[in-house]
Amino acid sequence: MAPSIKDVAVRAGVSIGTVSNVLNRPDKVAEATRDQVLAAIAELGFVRNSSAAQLRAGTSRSLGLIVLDMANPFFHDVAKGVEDIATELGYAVVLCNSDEQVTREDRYLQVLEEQRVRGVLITPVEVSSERLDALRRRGTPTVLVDRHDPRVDCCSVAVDDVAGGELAGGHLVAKGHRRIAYFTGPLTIRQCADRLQGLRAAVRDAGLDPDTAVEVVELPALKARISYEAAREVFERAVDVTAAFCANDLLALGLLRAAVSTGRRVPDDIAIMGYDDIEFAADAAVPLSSVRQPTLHIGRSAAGLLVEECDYPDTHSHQQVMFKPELVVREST
Amino acid sequence: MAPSIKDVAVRAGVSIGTVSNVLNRPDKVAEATRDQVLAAIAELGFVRNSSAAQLRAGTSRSLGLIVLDMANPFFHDVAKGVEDIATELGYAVVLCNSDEQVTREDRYLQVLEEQRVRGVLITPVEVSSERLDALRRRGTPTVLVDRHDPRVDCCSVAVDDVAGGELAGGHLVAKGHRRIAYFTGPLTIRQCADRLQGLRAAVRDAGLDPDTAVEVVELPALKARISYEAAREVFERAVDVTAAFCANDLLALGLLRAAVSTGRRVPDDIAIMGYDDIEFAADAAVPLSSVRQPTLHIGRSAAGLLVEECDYPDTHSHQQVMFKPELVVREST
DNA sequence: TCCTGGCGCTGAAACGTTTCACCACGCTCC
DNA sequence: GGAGCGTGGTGAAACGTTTCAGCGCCAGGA
Repeated sequence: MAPSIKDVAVRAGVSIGTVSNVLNRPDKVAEATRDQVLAAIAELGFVRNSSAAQLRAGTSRSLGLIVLDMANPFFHDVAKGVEDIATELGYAVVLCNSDEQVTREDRYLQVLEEQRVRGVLITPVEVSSERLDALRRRGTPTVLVDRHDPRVDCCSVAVDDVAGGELAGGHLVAKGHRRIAYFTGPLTIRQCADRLQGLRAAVRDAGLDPDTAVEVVELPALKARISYEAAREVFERAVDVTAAFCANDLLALGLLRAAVSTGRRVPDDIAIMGYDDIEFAADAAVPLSSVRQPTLHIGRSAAGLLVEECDYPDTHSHQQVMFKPELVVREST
Repeated sequence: MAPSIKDVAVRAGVSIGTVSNVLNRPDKVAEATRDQVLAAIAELGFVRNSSAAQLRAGTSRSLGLIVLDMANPFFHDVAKGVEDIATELGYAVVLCNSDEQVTREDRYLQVLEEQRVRGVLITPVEVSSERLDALRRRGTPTVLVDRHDPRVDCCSVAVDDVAGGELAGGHLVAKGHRRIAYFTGPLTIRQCADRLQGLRAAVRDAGLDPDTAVEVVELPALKARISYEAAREVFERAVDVTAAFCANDLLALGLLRAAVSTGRRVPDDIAIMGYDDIEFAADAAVPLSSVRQPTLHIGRSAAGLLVEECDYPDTHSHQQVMFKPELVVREST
């Protein structure tokens, strides 16, 4: 068995309480004693048992973060932001990947609650989760990431997708485009629908009729392969669009590939805009214009709100933070 | 405070031990009693305190996984493989991202040891880590991922990079290329050096002189932007290479961008090969030939070895697993 | 001289589980 | 009808910490 605080106490010739003090409040212990204890710790290779510590303390200094998909750079950056702030404020982060499966999300929520994490940051797979509601009911602070639920009273951090669509649309219109294709995933996904709404608003603001100026190409998934195939088909039909706005950089990359493989010049024959500004957007064959979301800030902000709620539950009031995305213009437009 | 097993016992009118049995060995308790207890649990919203459970049990059913960089698809897939197998075998996984920083790695090792994880999977930042050695010395099983350390006796899972280089080189030579550029990161990185060694071996096997047939372009980092700039420079010098093998898909993408932007046709003017077969390789403007590493299998295999060592420490014997990479031919060669 | 207060340390209780020896009961079998 | 046994349940000990009341000691003020 691993040595316990007791073994250290015996070896250093002090009481258990003193060892604990050395560990947690070193300044409360006389220097000579402290050195003895530290020597004993080093000799025995003692490592504190955090289960015991947490059991006794009744509360932990850790937060749970459940993301939809760690492969997605968006969530990766959010996680980084969360970790930064949490570490800074003295909290540890337990990172979980629900992979968009409700069962996995539920399992992780259960584990986190059993571990008595202090709070949870989550992008839920579905709009409402019984387990999540229960967790909240039992008093664990919760922050929604990239979501907002008007039903429940809690903090949330999201990005304004309508504004993002407007940004992209405004840019394309300003470049003189009058017929714009919108490549998108299922419009049941809020983000896809919001960005379309923004695009239409921008077109309308320019005095055009959204119904004729915007051609929606709805695809079954946000994958490059799918937009590649769809784009070739659209090109066949010799449509008169001069620009395409994609709900996602992956779709844009697929579109770019279709353009290159059919000999179209970008942006002269067709301008292409993506969304998310993933790492590869800047390094694509033709560097991609895109809409950047402040992912790091989302994570930092969410973690900040959660820690505030954990540390000062009395003075805390719930907030719905909404970030504005940013236009990134490169060679593809 | 959250309700404890004791509150449940009182409410259900049974003893504490019985509640514990319902939780851990439901078949050992009569159905009527079990139902009463379950009802009490539901009414009180009881959630087991895993700190207490683990403290008493003395050991946990969880593994630690420390990766270098979660943004890297390689590690993301490895993590997925680890999670799959661990879950299947009844272990939970604590995911940690060292971000290539020794201090972060050390901190996570400390936390994992305090949590008394059963075993650790790690890709260490540096070849030797005092903290890691100490962990092993104290009896925590350890598996090295994508590394091998001849100094210490433990399991490891890696990929044969020399074989990968040979695969790529052999393919390019077979396509008739006689002058091949090797775009690489610092050759102090073992993977980069091994792949070069494989490339040279393939060239030699084809009866060519590696010193004249292979032109090494060593770059300071494995980033697309850097290879883009380097490639433009190389193109300026009107070098006679007809193919380029890149130590990394990112470098290959940068090279592809340089080719496209200078009007070169791929693969007719220059053939390009990457390494890693990241998701974007298949969807690049010209789909990229690459060398695929069996990432999922690496994770699964590593987790399998670790769990075996944890569950059967007596019969377990350490193994060094070496996977072979696989050639993926697409349009860029 | 006595009192006060601060410092440094001790010892024991408490946190919420799991486990295990033990008990009560009813049944079967000679 | 008693021995033996299986079933279902009890109660207390133990896990390794943290915390806190309290104790002995010494310095300084009255």
